[in-house]
Amino acid sequence: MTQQPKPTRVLAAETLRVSGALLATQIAVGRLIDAEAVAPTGHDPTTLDLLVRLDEAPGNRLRAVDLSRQLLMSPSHISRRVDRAETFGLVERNADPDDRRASQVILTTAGRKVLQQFAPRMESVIDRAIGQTLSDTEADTLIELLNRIQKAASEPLLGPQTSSTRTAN
Amino acid sequence: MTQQPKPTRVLAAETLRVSGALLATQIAVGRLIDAEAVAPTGHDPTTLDLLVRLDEAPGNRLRAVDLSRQLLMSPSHISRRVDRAETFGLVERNADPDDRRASQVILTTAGRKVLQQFAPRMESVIDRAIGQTLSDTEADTLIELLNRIQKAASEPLLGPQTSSTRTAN
DNA sequence: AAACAAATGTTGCTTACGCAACGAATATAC
DNA sequence: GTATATTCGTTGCGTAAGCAACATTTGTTT
Repeated sequence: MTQQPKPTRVLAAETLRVSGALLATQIAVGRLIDAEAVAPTGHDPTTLDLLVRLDEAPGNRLRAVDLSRQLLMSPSHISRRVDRAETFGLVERNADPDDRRASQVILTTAGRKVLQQFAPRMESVIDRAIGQTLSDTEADTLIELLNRIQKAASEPLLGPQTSSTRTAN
Repeated sequence: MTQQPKPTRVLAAETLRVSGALLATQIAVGRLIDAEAVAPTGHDPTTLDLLVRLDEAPGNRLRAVDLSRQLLMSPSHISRRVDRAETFGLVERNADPDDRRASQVILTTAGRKVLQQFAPRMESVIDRAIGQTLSDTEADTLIELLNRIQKAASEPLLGPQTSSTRTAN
C-alpha cells in the first residue's frame, strides 16, 4: 500500500494548456465584472444577467421559459429569481395573451434604472479588460478561434463519426 | 407604468461580443468534458478536479489549504469534498510532519485508477475540441490573447486611476 | 370530439457552496 | 517567556441551484 516516492503523472500537463487559460481568463473577467459593475448596483450577478436579457429582448419582455433557455438555468430557478426581482420591483409578471400557461416577465422602469447604473460600469470594465488590451483585429481573431472551439465542443460526435473518436464505452 | 412599445436598449450589444464568446466557449467545453470524460468515472467534476491536482503535485499529496487555493474553493468546502473522496477511498488524510495543524491529502492507488480511467478520455475530448480544431500557431495565439485579457482583468485599477472610473458609491 | 402527449410555470426536496465561529497549533510582539 | 495574532482544518448555518412531481394549458392522433 505504501507508495514509493516515485511521483506518477497520469494526465499530461500539455492537455490543459488551452482549456486552462480559457478557464483562468473566464474567472478573472467574471470577478472583475462582479466587483466593479455588478456589486455597486446592490443586486446579484444572476439578477443583472436577467435584466440584461430583458433589455435585449424586443419589447423588453420574455417568457420565463425563454429566460430559462437563454440563461441556461432550470425553470424552477428562474421562477424563484423572478420572484426576487419582482420583490425589488425590477420586473413584472404579465399574462401572455397568446398562451395562458406562460407568463411574460417585463422590465420595469426601476429595472431599467438599475441597468442604467450597471451598463456604463460594465462597458468601462470590458473596455479596460478587452478593448484596451486587444486591437480590433485581435478581438476578431480571438472570437473566431473561440467560435471554432465552441462549435467543435458542441457537436456531440454526430459528424462523420471519425471512427477512432469513440473508444469503447 | 405602462411603457410605450418603444424598445429601449441600455447596454450596447457590442460590449459583450468577446466576453460572451468566452463564456459560451467555456460552457461548451465544460459540458463536453463533464459528459464524456468525467461522467464515465462515476464521480463529480469537483472530485476529478481534486484528483488531478493531487496527480500534478510532487509526491501526489497536498495540504488542504493548498487544494483550497488551487481549486478556488473555500476551506470548508474542501474539507467536505475530501470527506467524500475519502469515503470512496480515492484519497487519504495524513498528518503533516512539519505542521501539526495541517493534514496532507494523498492520492491512493484507487484514486490513481480513477485518474487512469479519466485521463485518456480527457485527452481525447480536448484533442477533438481543440487539438484538431486549432493549429499549433493558432493555439499559441489564443493563449497569448487570453493571457493578456486575464492580466488586464486581474489588475485592480492600480494604473493611472482614470479619474472618471469611480463614480460616487 | 376524445384521448393522449407535450409544454409552461410553480413547489418540495436534495445537494453544492460560502461565511462565520470555533479549537488547536504556529508565528510574532513585547 | 508570556501574550497576541495568524493559520489550518472542521462544523453550523444560510443561500444558490437542479431534479422530480404536479396542475394547467396547448398540441397531436385517431
